[in-house]
Amino acid sequence: MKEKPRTTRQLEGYYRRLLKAYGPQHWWPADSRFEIMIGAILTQNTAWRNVERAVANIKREGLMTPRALHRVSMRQLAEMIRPSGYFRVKAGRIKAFVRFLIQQYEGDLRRMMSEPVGILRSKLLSVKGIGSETADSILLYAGDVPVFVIDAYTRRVLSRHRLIPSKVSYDRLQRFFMDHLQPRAALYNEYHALLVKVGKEHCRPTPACQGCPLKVYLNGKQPKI
DNA sequence: TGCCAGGCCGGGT
DNA sequence: ACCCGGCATGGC
Repeated sequence: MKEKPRTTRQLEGYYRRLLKAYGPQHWWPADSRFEIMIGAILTQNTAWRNVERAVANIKREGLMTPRALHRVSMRQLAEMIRPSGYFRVKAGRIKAFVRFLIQQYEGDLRRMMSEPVGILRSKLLSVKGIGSETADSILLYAGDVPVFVIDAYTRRVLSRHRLIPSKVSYDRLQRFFMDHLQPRAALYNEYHALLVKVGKEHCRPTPACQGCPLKVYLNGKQPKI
């Protein structure tokens, strides 16, 4: 048995500490896989509280299905999701996504998730308004596919701790995690949610390191990735 | 009052 | 390959 690389031990240490401090985060909070996908679009650069209002508005009208959102007018959709911000842009993105679902998979999420992951990911990225993070959130949180989701918090936490340089592309940072961790959806799910949690609590633009469960890891080393 | 939040696109270097 | 302006609401 060969020893684990240092980076793997480091990343596992971060995870262990975060899980001990905060416990399971139970992501993604939603009533259905489709709701997760819509939430992934709505939460782009937006506080989750505002997304919850938009989601609630859609569900109150009984429209949280691919076909219902395909039928509804742009005007009504935009009005329902107004609280989540960028509401005209996001209405167009949701429209593009449900059109994609219906044209490619007849609106059947099971058909979508039966595609090979690489193919599906690039198809999602070809939908206007779905970028890397949104595509991977859909794959991981709605589809249980083991892809690691990168976001602003992930970058901030890791670069503050000098685990990564401050400027790294999404794909390289994603590979950094996936090259050093077992490909398990439950692990990636919890890890990303925990990074968001510690980011909100401590790794804000103005750092609040007092009481941060990761404080012990701060050091001057900067591994190449 | 201003800054921030679970990004992405299009156009320009 | 980056870098930038635009998109918008609600909380602190």
